[in-house]
Order: sequence, then C-alpha cells, then structure tokens
Amino acid sequence: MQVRTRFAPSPTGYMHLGNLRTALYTYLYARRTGGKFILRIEDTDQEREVAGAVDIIYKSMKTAGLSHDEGPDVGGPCGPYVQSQRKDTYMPYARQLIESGHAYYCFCTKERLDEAREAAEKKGETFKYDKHCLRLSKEEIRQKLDAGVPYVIRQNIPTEGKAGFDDVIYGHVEVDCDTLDDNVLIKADGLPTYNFANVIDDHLMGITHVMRGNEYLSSAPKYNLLYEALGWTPPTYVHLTPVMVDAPVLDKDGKPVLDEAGNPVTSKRKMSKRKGDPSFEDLLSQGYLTEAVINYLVLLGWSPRGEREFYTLAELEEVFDLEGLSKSPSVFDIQKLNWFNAEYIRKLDPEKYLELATPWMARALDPEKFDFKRLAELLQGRTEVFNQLPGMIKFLAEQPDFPADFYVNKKQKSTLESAKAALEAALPLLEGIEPWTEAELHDRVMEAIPGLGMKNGQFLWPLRIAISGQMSTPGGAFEIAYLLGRDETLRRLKAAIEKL
RNA sequence: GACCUCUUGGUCAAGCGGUUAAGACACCGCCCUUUCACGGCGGUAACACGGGUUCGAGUCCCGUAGAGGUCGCCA
Repeated sequence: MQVRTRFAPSPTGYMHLGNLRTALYTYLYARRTGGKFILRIEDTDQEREVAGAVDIIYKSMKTAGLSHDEGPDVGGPCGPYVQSQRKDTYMPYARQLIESGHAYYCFCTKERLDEAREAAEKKGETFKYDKHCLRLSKEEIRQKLDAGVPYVIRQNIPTEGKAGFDDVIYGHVEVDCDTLDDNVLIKADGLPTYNFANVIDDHLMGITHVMRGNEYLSSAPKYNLLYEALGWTPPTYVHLTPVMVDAPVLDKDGKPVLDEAGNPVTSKRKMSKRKGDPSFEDLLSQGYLTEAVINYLVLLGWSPRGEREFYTLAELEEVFDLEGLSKSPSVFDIQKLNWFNAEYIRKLDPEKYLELATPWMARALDPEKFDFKRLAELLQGRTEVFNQLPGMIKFLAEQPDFPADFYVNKKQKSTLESAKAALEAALPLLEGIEPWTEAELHDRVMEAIPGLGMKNGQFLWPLRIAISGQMSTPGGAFEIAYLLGRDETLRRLKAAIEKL
C-alpha cells in the first residue's frame, strides 16, 4: 500500500521549529517510501483565526523545500484540504456514532461545566464530564433539538475496559477507559473539534501514517475508539517528541531567577514562540541558511546512525527512516546550529556569499567607500550567522576607542615601548608605499621588518591594533590597511602615535 | 492531583545481553599563524538511583526519583 502522510498545521501566524521538524519528518517519510505528502489546514477554531497565517505556512514550506503532493493550493483527489471548508462532511459521521451509541447530544451549558470543573478542582479531583446528557430520553432530546437549544456532540467512552493503540516509537500504549473523558466531537458552532476532525479527515484522505507531536499521545486511545466505532482501520501512529529549550527561569516580574552562586537558573521547556523562542522565519531573517536549519533540525530527534552529519534535503529523502527517531525530547542548541550554519556558509560559492553578505555589510559600511568583494573574501571563513557581520566590520567606518594595553601582547613580544617604536617606524614606511595594494603593503613591510630588529609580531601586532582599535579583526594588518585606504590608515596611525 | 511517556557527558546522540561506552557541538590545551577564525593534534566529561533476571545488563523486569505531556465547545 502506498504511504500517505500529512502535515496538518493550524494557522497561527508563524512556523515554529517543532512544527517545521514535524513537517520535515512527515515529508521525508513520504518521499523515502515513494508515498504522497499532503498538506491540510486545521482551522476549525474560528476564534483563533489569524489573517495571512495560511500564506506563512505555504511560504515556509516552500522555502524549506517541502513540496506537498496534495493540499489547498495544489488540489488533489481528497479536497477540500481546509477543514473549515469541509464543515458538512463531519456531521453525518457524528450522527452515525449517535445511532450506534458511541456519541450523544449534550445540552449542558458552559456555565454548568465550568462550575463542575471548579468544584472538581477544589476537591483535588480530575474533572470528567458526568455523562449527564446521556441519560436524556429520545423525547427530551427531540424537544430540545426542536426548540433550538444549543448542543454539542460528545464521544461516549465506555465506562470500563481498556483502550489503546500502537505507536511506532512508543510501542503499545494502553489506558483504562474510566480515565478518559467524553470529549466534544462537534462544537456548538457545528464545526468539529480536532479530536473528531483528525480522525475523519485522516481516514477520508487515506492517511496511512499519522506523524504528529507527542502532545496527542494521551488522546490517541480515544481516537482509536472512534476508528473502531466507525469500523475503520486505524493508521500507523508515529508520535514525535517535542523540541525543548533550556531557558532561564523567570520570576513574576520577568527577571531571571538566580541561584546561590548568582548564576541564572535554567529549566527545560517546550520551545515557544510566545516565550520568545525563534521561529523558522526568525532564524532566516537573522541570517541562518535554510539548508543549515534543515540539516540541524533533522538531526534533532533523529539519527542516521552513522558518523555522517551533513545532508541535503535530497539526500535525506533517500535515507530517512522511522527507526532513527528518538523517544525522548531534544533540547534545541543554538551553538550547534551556529556551527552548522558556519559550515554551510564556508561552502558557499564566493559570489553567492558576496550576494548574501552585501545587505548585512551595508548596514555598517557604505558600499561606495569599501571594497565589499575583498571584505567578503575575508569574512566568509569567519561568518557564523550573517547578523554578526555589521558588528565585525563597523570599526572600518569608525574606529572605536581602545585602551593602550591592547598593544601589549606577550606572545607577540609586544610591549608599550616596542609598539611605540613599531608605529613610529611604520608611519614613514607606509607613507612611501605606492601603489596602496595588499601585495605592495605586504612586501614592503615584510622586507623592512628585519632591518628594524623586530619580530614580525612586534611590528604587525601594534600596527593592526593602531589602525583597527580592536584585538581581533577579520583580517590582518595588511588587509585592514588596504580596506581602510591610504588616507584613513595614515590618519589612524598618526593619531595612535600621538596617544602613546 | 490523576493518567500517559521519557531518562547515556553541558547539548545532540551511537549502542538494540559480552564495546577500552562511538561520533559531533561546546569547553580546555598544544601546533599552524601578523590578530581572530579556519585547519591539525590531544584532553576533560555520561549509562539518574535501588532492587531483581542472567555466567554476564547502558541494553530485559520491578520500584524510586527527576523530567515532559494530557486532563478545553485549542489544536
């Protein structure tokens, strides 16, 4: 049987990384098995509708390279693929379940339920609907329906026995039915809840493998009960672990909580856009490469079981499997992502790098005044994330103030005295250099250093400090001098000698 | 609180009854070097705990602890 998987996000306005990873795994499994990948929009909560949110989903999937075979925008044999447009498909199944006794009308008001919930909470008990409306007679139900009393339809969970399901990652999971609540299947507005819609749609769309977040693990037994009641074969379940983040614990005022040593206390929690964790879009706009994010993400919770770490999407489509999926949550590690990103950036064609880096460099420097091409060559091997670029090069536009002890470097045998001597020797030397090219700078300076009785470091270290004002720079003294140009280099050099 | 699930270094993870318990990131040291980075070499660091089962357990079973999830007319 051909595999059919689906990614079924609800439109929230952004693609968070946990969702992206779920989409990725779901996509990969379909591709690997030669199956179909379906996109379905779960928008049955009309109160939470966010304008433009569906477009963000399309856009994110497209940039990530996760193309779907069926979906709202591309069509397919099982449409519509937007749940709010399938409103009428759910009710008949709900009626069928009522007929067979697996569901029932419920006329309880929200107020009554809230009270009951509160009462249960006070007693320290778990709230469970008391099946109050299950006891209504056919007559009573008829009357209320005719009178237009608002109602919902609830699943009628057996009061005894067990319910369970099989999961590829977790194996067989089973619970006592009496711990399960009679969930609402159809809401008062006539739309189905997720609990119902996912079962109906997955079946109608022929989904063979349901891959979704592990937050559904607890409710999966109920879904299986529904499949049974409808006489359908349940899909293969694959519940995916959440992506966590190890974040500082905040107190009521939003300040970090500190331990006795004064270090921030951290704890792991699910990644959350609302708590400030980055979404896919955020990462891209910060200067992460799509390929790096995908590569990092696929390995966060899945292992190819080898030593290889670099994979393109196309390669993943060949090797992804369910066996490598992890059972425990994984913590998102920005440092490892940064490393992946740096690796991908280094592998970029220089022209491509220049293209991507230019807007970031332009935030700090005027492209008319600086040689961006040369700068890009210098920067490519040192870029982790593009948003670090402006900070790395802004010293070229404006030299920062720096303390004199920058000149002191034990390893280079540079002291305040030697630095002063080096700079004073450098000034006339540089003044005579023509043309002002890196090669010329390099050759003339290198041939002059031995005659000054200095080590390379004794001369070059202070020179670089004097003209950059920084301990570390993207490039050595010659590169910086070239980028700065003759006038600015000499100006900075004179100012530095003055200060010493 | 109840129910479900999980637990190998700081992080991602390999391991599927017998290993000196891989590898990667991070960190530290050395080398290269006009700084930083890159690269090369090396290092610190883990099977949550307690019981079983077994000739033998990170691997199987049971407890305990810790963590995560669920308990909505949200998905």
